[in-house]
Amino acid sequence: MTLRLYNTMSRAKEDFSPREPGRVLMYVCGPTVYNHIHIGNARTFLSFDVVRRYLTWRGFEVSFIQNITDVDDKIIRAANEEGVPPATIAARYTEAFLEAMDRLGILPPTAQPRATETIEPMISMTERLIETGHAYEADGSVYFSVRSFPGYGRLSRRDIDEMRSGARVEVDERKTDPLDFALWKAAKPGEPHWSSPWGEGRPGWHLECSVMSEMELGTPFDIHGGATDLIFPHHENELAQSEAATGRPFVRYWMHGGLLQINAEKMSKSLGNFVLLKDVLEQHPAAVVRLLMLQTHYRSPLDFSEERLTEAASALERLVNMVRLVRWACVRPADGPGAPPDDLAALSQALEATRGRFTAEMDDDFNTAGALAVVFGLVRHANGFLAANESVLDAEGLALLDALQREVTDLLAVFGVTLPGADEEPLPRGVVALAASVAGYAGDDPVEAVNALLAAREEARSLKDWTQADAVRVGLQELGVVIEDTPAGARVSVRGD
RNA sequence: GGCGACGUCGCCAAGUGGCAAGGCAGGGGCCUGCAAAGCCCUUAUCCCCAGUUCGAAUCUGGGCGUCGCCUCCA
Repeated sequence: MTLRLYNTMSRAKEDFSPREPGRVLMYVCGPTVYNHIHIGNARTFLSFDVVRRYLTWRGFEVSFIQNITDVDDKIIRAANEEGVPPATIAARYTEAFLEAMDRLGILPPTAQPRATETIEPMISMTERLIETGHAYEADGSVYFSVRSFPGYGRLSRRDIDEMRSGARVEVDERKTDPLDFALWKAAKPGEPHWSSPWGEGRPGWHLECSVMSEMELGTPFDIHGGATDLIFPHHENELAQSEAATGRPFVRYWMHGGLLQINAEKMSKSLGNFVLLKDVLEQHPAAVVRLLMLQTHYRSPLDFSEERLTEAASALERLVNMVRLVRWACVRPADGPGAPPDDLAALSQALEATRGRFTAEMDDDFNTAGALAVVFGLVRHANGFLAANESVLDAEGLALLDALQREVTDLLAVFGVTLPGADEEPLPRGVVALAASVAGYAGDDPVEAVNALLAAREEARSLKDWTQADAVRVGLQELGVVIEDTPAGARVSVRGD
């Protein structure tokens, strides 16, 4: 099977073959640390986290590089507004970013260079570009000459001449051509600055990605990722800089994720409709956020809302419940006569087919929504098998169910989705007091307390004392512990939220 | 004005030529003392029109609608 991915450069799905067999070199543009990241940013990082996880799962060794832009106009502006040094802003939001990524379950990059730690190589690349006639100095700033690079506009499919007429390009008389962009900016008073051959200044935004990717990965590297709003001008400019400086192709596959929207509009600071990732994670587990986002293909726009989070939470419950049901079934003695051979064979076959179908979906340009559907299909099959055969299972049936539960867990791990409650959550302390008042329990152990409560409820039920039986269940429910009656007796589980 | 994307069940959404995945919500049934969970059944010919084709949600043309980029943006 071949992995295919959509390449923005060709606007088509292409067979993927990395520069070096078995190894994938990828670079994803990171954040500018001037504020907490919002969920739109998070979506992009999540999409590429899954790309990276899937490639790894598929057997590639993945080098994953992501920059952190910690010197920039927006940081300086935020610093001025707060009256603190830009470095303070950058440090604060760098830390917040790393923490948020960790909480979302994003795997750390192989390397995560900061712009401020890459100044020297950026100066070197600028010098190279001046030497080769692609850049020029003016008033202590250095600009890239767009006209010097014949392929300019290829990625974003723009025509330089058409752009000049309609576009609102920043007027700057120091530029030879309005479309030229800054490689190096002369420092204004009070701004962060570094020494350079052109005086004190700081790097332009586009430069760091060109420099870091070349340093860490070489050229051409395999996958360059970002959201669609970076295609122009950011990636177009990176491409021009890098190829002009190295004389070599820059990137083999350009991948761009769709934008997240709120109420069918782009999320943006100016519209005031942005939602911070950290605030969402206060309300919902990472798995819910991941499930929500992965139910939509990464290139499609995704409309975000509280309702959709709730729906995703329900979907996650379905996954969690399946694992719990299987776990409950597996702790019972395997002494039944066994499930019908046809049922066993069908389930076994479904299990075997799942991985191939999952892989086929993911191989098709990372179709996480299709792959998720495969997983849900297997879950339904397993639930059906269990519902029909729970009371007759033997060792073979239980082994199959266990294998199935493991497969679901493994496949979800490719999405970075771990099931809360797949491992026993601790019982709340309140059960002890409840057991003391309702079941006459005198000890101090939550597990014993719950057992005492269940025993008391069983006794009440056998006497058809429904009031007493329900008192136990309602009491536990208020503590977040749910009782479910199964063929093997009552079970409890701790439900989050 | 230029470039581009999208329009599939109540909501979300996969699906680029061959009988329309999946999730959420709703209805009916089974199970249950009640419940929870689960299972079964149940709701679409794919914005409209016209073409190409044996056959189209999938290709072409036109129309309507929504959104994005063209300026910092994930």
